[in-house]
Amino acid sequence: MAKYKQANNCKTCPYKSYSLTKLHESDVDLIQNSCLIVNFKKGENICKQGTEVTHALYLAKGSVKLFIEGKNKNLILKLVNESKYIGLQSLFGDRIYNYTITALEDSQVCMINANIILDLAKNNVEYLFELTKNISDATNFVYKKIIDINQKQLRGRLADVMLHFSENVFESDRFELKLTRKEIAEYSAMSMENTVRILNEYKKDGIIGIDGRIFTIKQPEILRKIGELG
Amino acid sequence: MAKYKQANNCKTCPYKSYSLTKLHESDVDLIQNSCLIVNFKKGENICKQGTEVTHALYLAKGSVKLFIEGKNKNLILKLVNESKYIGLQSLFGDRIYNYTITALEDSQVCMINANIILDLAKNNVEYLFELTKNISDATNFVYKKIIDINQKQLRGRLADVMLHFSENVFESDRFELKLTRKEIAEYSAMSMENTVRILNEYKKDGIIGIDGRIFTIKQPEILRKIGELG
DNA sequence: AAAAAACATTGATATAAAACAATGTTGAAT
DNA sequence: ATTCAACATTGTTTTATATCAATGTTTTTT
Repeated sequence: MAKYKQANNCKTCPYKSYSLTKLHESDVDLIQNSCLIVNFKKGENICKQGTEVTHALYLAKGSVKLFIEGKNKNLILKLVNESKYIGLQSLFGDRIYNYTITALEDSQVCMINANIILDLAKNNVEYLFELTKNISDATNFVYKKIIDINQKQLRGRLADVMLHFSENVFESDRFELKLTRKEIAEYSAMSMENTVRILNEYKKDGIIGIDGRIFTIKQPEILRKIGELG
Repeated sequence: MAKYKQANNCKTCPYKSYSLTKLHESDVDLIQNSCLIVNFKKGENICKQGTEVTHALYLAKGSVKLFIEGKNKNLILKLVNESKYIGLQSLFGDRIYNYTITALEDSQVCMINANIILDLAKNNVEYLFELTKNISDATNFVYKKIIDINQKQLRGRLADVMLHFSENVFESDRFELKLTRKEIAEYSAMSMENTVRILNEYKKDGIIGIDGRIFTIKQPEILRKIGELG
């Protein structure tokens, strides 16, 4: 799989989680001692749908996609960039991953023994509270996604997705998407061909700019309108 | 809206939540003193999408549907029967309901001031842990739903839904569904006409029995196969 | 540098599912 | 008891979207 090394200083790590501020120093040490920093190459699986949850996964550096594997096609639920936990809710639920996470670029993941995180959570309510907020937000995000898939049609969905990338994921009107057209399709729950078609439609209409995988949102208001109309 | 009364004994209440066993007696008193038992008539909204979360909602008696309101149609995410919290994750996230909950029959809901539950959770990690498990399970459930909508077609989806009612919601091969055909459609993410058509197809093929709103699962294995094939 | 593989594009065709329409049935209200 | 409204059913038509197909363009591999 990948090279790994022992974490050596979580307290001063520039990529550390906000939730660590809720822990005692000795608890951070506990995490640090259990924490393996694993390097994943682009395309490698960080966790696999259907397998047991043995570690909490914290994406220190890089970016990943989290997706559900179906029979014929996948559904990408979200992209996650550095300094975020990935897939927390699997820790508290049935302890089986119901999604796969794959690196979109070379990434560093801190893997912390699941029981250590659970023990800390059981003994530090502020810490658990942070994690719970995290999980709740993830749930709310999926609620938005499900209604998008169920209620909007292709153009509206893709408009929403492009806006979401720009405003929430990259926070810029110009961004490089580390996704193939097929993956944009899997994120938007549509076929690859239609994704290409509609993106180029938007380009022709001057709503977005496309240069390979670099996208520019030129008329966000129009995209927003398309998204609202469905 | 509805008649209400002050709760008078949560400790001996036959419908009480398992999570109460994690609390001290004095904390249960705190909940009890804040707890209003509200009677909702069939069809009444218990909470409304887009409004602020001011109370934790515990369904003591009755049954409800939890659904996302869209522009043209709704999507029912789940049915909940008595002795369950409804909509916990909204308490820890952005404190806005992103769904509406409506009574399917006359129901009793315990409404407890949200801040009291949050304070208890912040001071009792075992209690919070129970709530977090609850939220995680809800998230995992939505993951299954989203993949169903995205990947299966009508027949597979409806087969899954009927099995789910039988095995998870009512735990019987014969059950009375408190839903109109339109609501079954909203639960299965399809049109009402196709819901009727396919249900009657299954009936004609001897896979299920239909008598008004009473359904009998006659050949669960066949339903399961249809669901698996998608 | 050449070959192969993965990715992107565009048009034509097929199809699953929604929308429309018409009619029957049940249940609630007066 | 009668009327009205909500609910259920069935057939027909339309449409959004996937699938198929052909070709061009990058990347990666050797």
